[in-house]
Amino acid sequence: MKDLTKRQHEVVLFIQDYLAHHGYPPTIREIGGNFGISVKAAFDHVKALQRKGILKTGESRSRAIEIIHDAFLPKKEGTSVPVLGNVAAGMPLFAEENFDGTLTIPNERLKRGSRYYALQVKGDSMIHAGILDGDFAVIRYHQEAENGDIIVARVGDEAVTLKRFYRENNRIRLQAENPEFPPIYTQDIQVLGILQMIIREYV
Amino acid sequence: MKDLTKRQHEVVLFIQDYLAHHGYPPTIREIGGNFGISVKAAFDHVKALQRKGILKTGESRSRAIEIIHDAFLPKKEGTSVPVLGNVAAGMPLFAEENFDGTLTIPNERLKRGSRYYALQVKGDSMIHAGILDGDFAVIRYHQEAENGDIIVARVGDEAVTLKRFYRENNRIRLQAENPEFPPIYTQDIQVLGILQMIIREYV
DNA sequence: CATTTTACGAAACATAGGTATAGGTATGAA
DNA sequence: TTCATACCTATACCTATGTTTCGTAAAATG
Repeated sequence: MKDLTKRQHEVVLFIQDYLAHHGYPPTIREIGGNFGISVKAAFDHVKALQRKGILKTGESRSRAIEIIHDAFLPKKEGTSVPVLGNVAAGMPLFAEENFDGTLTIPNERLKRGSRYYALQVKGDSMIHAGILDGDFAVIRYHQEAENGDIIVARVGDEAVTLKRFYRENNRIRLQAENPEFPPIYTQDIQVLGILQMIIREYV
Repeated sequence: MKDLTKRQHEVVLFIQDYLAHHGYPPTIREIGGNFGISVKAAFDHVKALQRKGILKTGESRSRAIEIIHDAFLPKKEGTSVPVLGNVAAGMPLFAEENFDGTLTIPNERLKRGSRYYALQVKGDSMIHAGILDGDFAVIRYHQEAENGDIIVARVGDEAVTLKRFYRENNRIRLQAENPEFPPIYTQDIQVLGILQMIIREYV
């Protein structure tokens, strides 16, 4: 982003502060009042900040200042996703019994409208992709995968597994990231989601 | 609180939703428009919600609806930690310029009273510990380390680095998790924190 | 050195949007 | 039955607030 001038920075800080205290943004006049400057001066600052991509204002809408630049956005809360057992133990998944607490995810990164869940990884089959035993895998529920995606899939009737997905001529290859685990070739799979995030905790 | 009617509840939900999407509250007319009712009808609902202690509105101030009742306030389940540049680029760290946004962390896992920050990992030196280039490392600020901890340290005057910590007879060994990187032996280090969590995002 | 950007003021303009008046129906309690 | 509240329409009022016009002056930029 273009750099802000001192004054412009002060204005953003005021807007943030006002927002935090009131739950809604200030008017142009309130901004001006705060700095003891004219309406026009305040208006100019807001427009400048808008040009620089910090704010967005509704055209002719009152009190419609929206901070859009990440660095000035208020800290957002997280979204809770259910932890549904683990991959490897396989089995029910999505069954109620299989509920294992929740995990809060920074929701800046999550797409609205998608369903997410988490699984705890068991085993070393993805170790070369930096996915270790015990890691939490945050999965976006989705039925289709593209080559190279790391996905959660049900293979046949039993196992639920986390592998890299490749569609080949007339079969699907599920590739582990560990030479000790041979690829699985199959047609009978159901994609249960795509890996979005890995969260690992150290003691 | 007095119970809300179905309609009133819908109105609060709409206001919450609007707020989440725009960063500022709706006008009375926008509320009315959403439900296909008249301005006055919407106005009445807002006033009713105000009487019941859910909202507060500025007298004659446009778009000045503030949700004040706890149950309808957005709940924050995460803690924001600042992302302070990356490990490898090294350098100031903790300097203001070095601010790179925030990351929200599930606060179930964080100890109260500790200070946390995050760094983005650069390079492959910890690849065998499942820490990849680009991962976010959440660090608990702490000045002492124990053998085997993965820590952030400043070595000498320059480099800030993420390594495994071992105290040996009369020196300290900072061990990478990649055979291509030889261990660093030194006495002149400052521990800047202990790795608590790794967060990796896929696309 | 010319030009653009920043920073500000006074006043006027246009309208978005809070508020009020004057109604209506429906429900449930006193 | 009467009163209160929820819920609604339609129209009007009025002022808070975004925007523009016409200026000045300094600082940054090329």
